[in-house]
Amino acid sequence: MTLTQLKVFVLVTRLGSVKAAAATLGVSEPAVSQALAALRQHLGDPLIVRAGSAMQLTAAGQRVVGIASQMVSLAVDAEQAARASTNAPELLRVVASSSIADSIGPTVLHSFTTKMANVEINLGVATAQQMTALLHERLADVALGPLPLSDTRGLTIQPLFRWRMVIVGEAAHRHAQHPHGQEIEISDLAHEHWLTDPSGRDPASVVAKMLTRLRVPDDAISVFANQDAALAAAAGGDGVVPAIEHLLVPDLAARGLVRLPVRGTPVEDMWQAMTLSADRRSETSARLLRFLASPDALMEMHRTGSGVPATRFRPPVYVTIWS
Amino acid sequence: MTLTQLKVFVLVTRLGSVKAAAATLGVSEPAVSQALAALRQHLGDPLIVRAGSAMQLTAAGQRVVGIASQMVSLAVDAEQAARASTNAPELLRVVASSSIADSIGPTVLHSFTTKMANVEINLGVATAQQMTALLHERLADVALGPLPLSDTRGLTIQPLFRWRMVIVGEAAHRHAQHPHGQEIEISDLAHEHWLTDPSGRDPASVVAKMLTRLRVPDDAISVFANQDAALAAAAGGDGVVPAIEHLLVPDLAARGLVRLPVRGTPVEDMWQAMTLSADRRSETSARLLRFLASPDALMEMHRTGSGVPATRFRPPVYVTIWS
DNA sequence: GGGGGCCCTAAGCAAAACCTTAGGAAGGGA
DNA sequence: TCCCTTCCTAAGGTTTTGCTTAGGGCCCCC
Repeated sequence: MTLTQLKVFVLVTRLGSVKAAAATLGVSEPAVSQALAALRQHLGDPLIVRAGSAMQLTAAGQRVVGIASQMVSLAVDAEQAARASTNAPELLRVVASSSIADSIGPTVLHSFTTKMANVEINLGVATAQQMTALLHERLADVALGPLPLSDTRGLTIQPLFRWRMVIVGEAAHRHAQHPHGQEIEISDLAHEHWLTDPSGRDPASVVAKMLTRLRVPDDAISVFANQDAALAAAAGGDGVVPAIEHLLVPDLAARGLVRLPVRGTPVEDMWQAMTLSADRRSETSARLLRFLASPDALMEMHRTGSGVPATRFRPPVYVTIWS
Repeated sequence: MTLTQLKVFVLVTRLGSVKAAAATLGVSEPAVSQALAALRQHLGDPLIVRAGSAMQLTAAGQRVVGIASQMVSLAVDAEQAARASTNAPELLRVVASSSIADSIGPTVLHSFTTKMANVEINLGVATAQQMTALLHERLADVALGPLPLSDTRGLTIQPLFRWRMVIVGEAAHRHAQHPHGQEIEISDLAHEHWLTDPSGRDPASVVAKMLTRLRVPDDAISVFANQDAALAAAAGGDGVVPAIEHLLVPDLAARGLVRLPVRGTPVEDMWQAMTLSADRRSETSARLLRFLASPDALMEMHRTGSGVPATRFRPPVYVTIWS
């Protein structure tokens, strides 16, 4: 019985799927399955079994998962306690949607570290569903992204940033030629090829909701490492991109791109900042949330054009920022 | 950070020594030292340092040890929870002094398993100091042995068995020749060679206390695997043995041994049964203590001459008994 | 100032953990 | 019924644990 195995079990339980747990941990699916198998053998019980499309805890599984969750949480406490006692920087683990991690995330978090002495921030990427699981299991302290579709009980959610989604294509795009002031229907784009950053795969994101509504088939969607890469591909005529308006104001034309005049766009959306409920989060997490709601932070997020470029380590870890 | 490392750290802290922790875990001293080194490096703090003859927790160590203790305890809970939910026998981990583990322990514990369905008992050997540490860290459920010298706060202690220590030597021993009714002084035996079972090394035992009072040097004490082996050596004229009176009633003479007429013997002593305080022990532990206080159990212990022979696995584990 | 006890590191080894890719089994849905 | 998703096992690799014996350093105490 190792802490890794317990963490795996807890995540599988919360996410309801081996596959999702593997994605969250950034490992292959058999790696998770095997850790689970080892724990099952050690405890002499299947713990969690398939029940139709979902997974269901056995009697033993129900008892063990609570204990395992506590142990994972205590492991985090131990590391934080050691850091706190040695004047090492406190570690704040932030997860964000791919869009945020590539745009406003690094900048605004770096700004926070300059205001707070002795804090180290670890920024990772996750979907909305993963965010809720990571927060609950204390594997992340703060999450930044769209409002999750799943149950948000036990979480504190605060508005982070209001942004507008626009549709962008190459300047030579046929839909870019419409007479001035005349809009096209979104349904006209249902058979386009769509290029997105990984957030487009997160069912909770506005982009994914739109693609689902348009019934765009999977093979007509290409996922790029970040929005910049998707825009570069669009400039080459590979398709259209759902993009964040304020990020491309400066150099849309210079890249051979135009905003397509789609009716209903820009689409307004709000990104959220999330932590555990007030009594179960750390003081520093609370402080980050307060900072994110401040005018300084808001200005910073609007000003952002080119954040610190995110270096991809193993997912979900992007980049470490420290003060 | 592994559970093994945390267990090591907790035991070193409670026992105040790397060496004692190694003995308790039944591994070499470098094994413990290395586990500690790994944890130290991982947490970036020495955690516990030598301060003269004792060891002292650092600030980080103080914070971490409490968390580590909880984690070790929860790991035990997880295993028990899994067992309970699968109708697997509940595991009761009993530690006892070497004398008890070799004599009344196996018999009386086996008797308990026949009365309680679905219980598995694991019997190990430990010194009194180790017993208190193992109970507190929930690495043992019940301890049987002499009254510990160390702090017993947080423990429930109940009389187990009143026994009498006698001194035995070969029939041809010079002190065996005294006229009938005439006693010899214990101090006359200060320069004898003493043969004991491992309990003789436990400072809390009556035997060790006596040897200390007599100032018997270490090299005049031979420790045997069990009392039977010590008696066999004594029959060969190798020395004298502090022995448990009621165990040798049947065949003292047949083995060429006699009880030496030492003034003040037999020495009365009481073995104790110990658990965590009532609200922190398992129901089965409490039930075992009640059984041990019952007339049935008392009779069993007096009747015992040849218990189930203890097979030595790796210390402190002797033998497993199940129902 | 020399022993001796205690802790630590070094070196070497076996076992377990942990990861991957490849492919088989079981269930739900078109 | 077939397909597709999801989970599992198999095989093979590297890394980490965890243990041993051997030996060096430090501190207390005689």
